[in-house]
Amino acid sequence: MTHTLGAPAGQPGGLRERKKARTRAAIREHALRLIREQGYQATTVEQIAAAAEVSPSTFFRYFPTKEDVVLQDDMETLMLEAFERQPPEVGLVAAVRAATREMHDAMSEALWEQMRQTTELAMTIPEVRARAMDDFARTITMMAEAMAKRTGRNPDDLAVRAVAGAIFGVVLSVTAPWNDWRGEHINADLFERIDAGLAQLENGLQL
Amino acid sequence: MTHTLGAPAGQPGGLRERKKARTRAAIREHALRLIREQGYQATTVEQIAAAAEVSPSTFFRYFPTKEDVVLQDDMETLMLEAFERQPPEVGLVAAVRAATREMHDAMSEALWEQMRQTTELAMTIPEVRARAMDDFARTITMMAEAMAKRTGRNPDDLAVRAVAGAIFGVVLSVTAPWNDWRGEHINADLFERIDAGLAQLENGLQL
DNA sequence: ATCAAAATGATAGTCACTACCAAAAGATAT
DNA sequence: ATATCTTTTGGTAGTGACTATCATTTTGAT
Repeated sequence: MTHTLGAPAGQPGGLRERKKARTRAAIREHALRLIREQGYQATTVEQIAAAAEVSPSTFFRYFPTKEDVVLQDDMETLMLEAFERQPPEVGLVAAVRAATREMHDAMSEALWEQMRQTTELAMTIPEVRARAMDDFARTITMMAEAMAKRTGRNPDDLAVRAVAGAIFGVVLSVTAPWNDWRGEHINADLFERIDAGLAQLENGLQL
Repeated sequence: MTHTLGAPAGQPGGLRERKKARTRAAIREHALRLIREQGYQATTVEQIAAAAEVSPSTFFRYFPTKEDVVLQDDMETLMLEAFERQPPEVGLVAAVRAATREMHDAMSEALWEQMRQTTELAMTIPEVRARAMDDFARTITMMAEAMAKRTGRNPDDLAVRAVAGAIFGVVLSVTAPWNDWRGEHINADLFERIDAGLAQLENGLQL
């Protein structure tokens, strides 16, 4: 019973894993390029698959829907962890604010920039935006749970949910380029906007 | 130059308009029934059209997408008007709260009940939910504009957007049945939940 | 009855996505 | 190296939402 250990399951560099990662990256890159060049609707899955030199079948094995190629996930997990790392005496909104700053500081400039671009793209394409909003909203629930734990309340507690919802709404409102919101604005630093919005919420939305 | 006035364009009861309204209602009713019975995915547009005794073509003339059959709109216009009707000295959140109450009081019990059911349905079906979220979010912008006018600020003002966003988030968080949120909760009055959430926001989210 | 406009139905086609199977390639044991 | 097993891939066929288009019917006004 020699334990082989050659190429287990997880991350290690089995040739298979490396190839899969490369394929996934290739598909995404070509997809984003084509979408930039021609627009989302005009770009078919067939085109993307052809550009990445895989079959359409393979495309759908890597990305369950065409939307998913644009959507980035993670973030929420990191955010959650950063939130739970905050000292317990600080308020809920303040804790989120601090967690956001931590993430921002930890991210390389390039990574942040890339995230900004992906976000902008996702918010611009209606179908993708709808999905993104839904995903985004689901993180409210997770945040609400973290907040409930933090304050010793029930996760179903309406008050907790309301706070999580308000934070979500503020972040969304300063992030999303719904109608106009052109040029200078969109180039203004995303982090600054989020931070300012949360600060305002923290201070009771005086207006 | 006899002004005919027989059947102008708008709402009046031209026979044509009435028939269209009936067709529209028939399609929606049969659609909702079938969806209740079989689920959203399992219900095809062809089935709905057949049940309503129209062609698939006609279905798409009345509802641009399958999702739209479930989505109710309006509301936002009424909400906007109610908001603008509030006296100027009251705060933004308080004004929204009052406007909500006005709408609730003006609506018949049956209508409110129907809205609640539609909302629940829309929030339960992933595809529809995503669309609903997006539509809902778009009303933030309109609310933000109304708020900007009210406070004499620029509609692009981040502070105004943040307030609108927070309100949106709170309403959403007490409305949407993302994960559990079963039985008793969902039957608890929707209006009460919204009002409570807004009250909390008004008081600075103390927690 | 007659005519113009509007509504409908039917047809053909595109595209996202699913189910399925057979071939190719990577990994493992002898 | 060879045989074997598993994973990944490509191909084929099909479903269903949605678009474009055109001929036919229905409705409103004269």
